[in-house]
Amino acid sequence: MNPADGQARNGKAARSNIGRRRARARSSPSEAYLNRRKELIDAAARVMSRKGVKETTVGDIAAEAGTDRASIYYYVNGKEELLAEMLRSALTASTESIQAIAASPEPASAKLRRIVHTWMASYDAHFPYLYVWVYEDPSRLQGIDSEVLDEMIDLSQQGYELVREVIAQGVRDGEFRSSLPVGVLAQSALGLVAWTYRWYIPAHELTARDVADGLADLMLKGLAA
Amino acid sequence: MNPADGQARNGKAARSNIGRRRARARSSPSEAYLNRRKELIDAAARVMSRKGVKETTVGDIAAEAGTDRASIYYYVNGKEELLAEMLRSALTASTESIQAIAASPEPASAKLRRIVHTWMASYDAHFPYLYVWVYEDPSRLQGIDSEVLDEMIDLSQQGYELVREVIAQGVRDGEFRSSLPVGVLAQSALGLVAWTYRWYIPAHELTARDVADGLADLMLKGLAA
DNA sequence: GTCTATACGCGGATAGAC
DNA sequence: GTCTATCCGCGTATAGAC
Repeated sequence: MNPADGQARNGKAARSNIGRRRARARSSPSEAYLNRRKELIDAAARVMSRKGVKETTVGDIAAEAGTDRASIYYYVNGKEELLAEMLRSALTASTESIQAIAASPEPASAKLRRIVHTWMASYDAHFPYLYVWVYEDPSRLQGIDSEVLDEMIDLSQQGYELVREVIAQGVRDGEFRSSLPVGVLAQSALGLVAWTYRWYIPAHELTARDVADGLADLMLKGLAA
Repeated sequence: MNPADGQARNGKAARSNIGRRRARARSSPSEAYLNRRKELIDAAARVMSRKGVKETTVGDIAAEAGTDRASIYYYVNGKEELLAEMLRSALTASTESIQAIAASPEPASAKLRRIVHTWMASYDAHFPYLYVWVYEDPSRLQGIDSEVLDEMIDLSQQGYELVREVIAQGVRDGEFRSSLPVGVLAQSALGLVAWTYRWYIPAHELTARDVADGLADLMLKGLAA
């Protein structure tokens, strides 16, 4: 992850041998190549959501995928790329949904309920990609240095601000009331949903829908004026 | 952390040279020794709560304390001991308080409110020790292998079960109602408080008491039948 | 008590054989 | 495409001089 890790990183040119072969395979990817690549990303997500990003080694991922460390590098640049790939699509999509909800003309309570549902549905649909992200307080990944991760941090920040704005609307309209400042309420709402990373397993006793309903009830009753 | 890290670990006997000197200093500790040791633990807590346990190196801690890596080993066995020391006292005390509250004859709502207050007060008083623990999902530290950490995991589990039992009582008594199972509600209550690790700073705009009041209101109103 | 120098295992990343 | 052998920086932990 750190530029100083392992051998020196070659910017763009002066690719290593395996780097050239990777680039070639990627420029005209076979279906098998893409499938295998996705399998590796899935394996990485499973391990990372168990152990955390930094604690997960390329060797762990290889073992999970039933292959050798070295083979990983035929498909991806390294751990960082695996992480970026698994997060980008999932986080972008869910942020866009929430943006749409926040911009709608509904009352704040309805928006908040829909946001909770959207969020849980994302966790569920992309399981466990987004939980990898939840577990890593974004501020702790700073050192990783990747434009993609900066983008992820930005998306998370947007999500927080959207929720904050919805709650502020609810307070303005007299729908919500609390002794806590709006920013703290937004953190709490997000936290309530994000905390599911500690126990939620898709289709294991409870569906994401059940959970979202229950948590939204809890939050909305708690906020009610 | 891993027994395989660095050079071989000597069980008990066959101490290394620095190990012998550490043992001697510890057997009859001067006041200065204990003070310096505590300073190191504080420094470790600050860094770990910023960077995470595994990502924190002994060098980071030394830099934070304004000394050299090697000097650390005159005071403690290694990173693991620093972590264990900072957590044991804080977690033991707060679990005992919660045990007392759970055993009292009050209604569940009053108990839950007092538990939230106790928990926030602990976070505050031992800042940032307990946040280090919150951040590390106990299950991820399994590899660290230390009886002290096992004890910590056990205390956390007890905390969860106490909260769960209080909420179960509230449901039985008709005080609380939710579509979610009791275990999920207990997780959510803990999560709501634990999530403060992302933003709470002692005596920075809000006191721990203010936060606890607000969060308890939120939770109790949300659970109310 | 503290620091410089050093050992050694681990993880990241590659070369090159197959 | 995959694997064996290998390089190298980093972090832990120590020895031993001061």
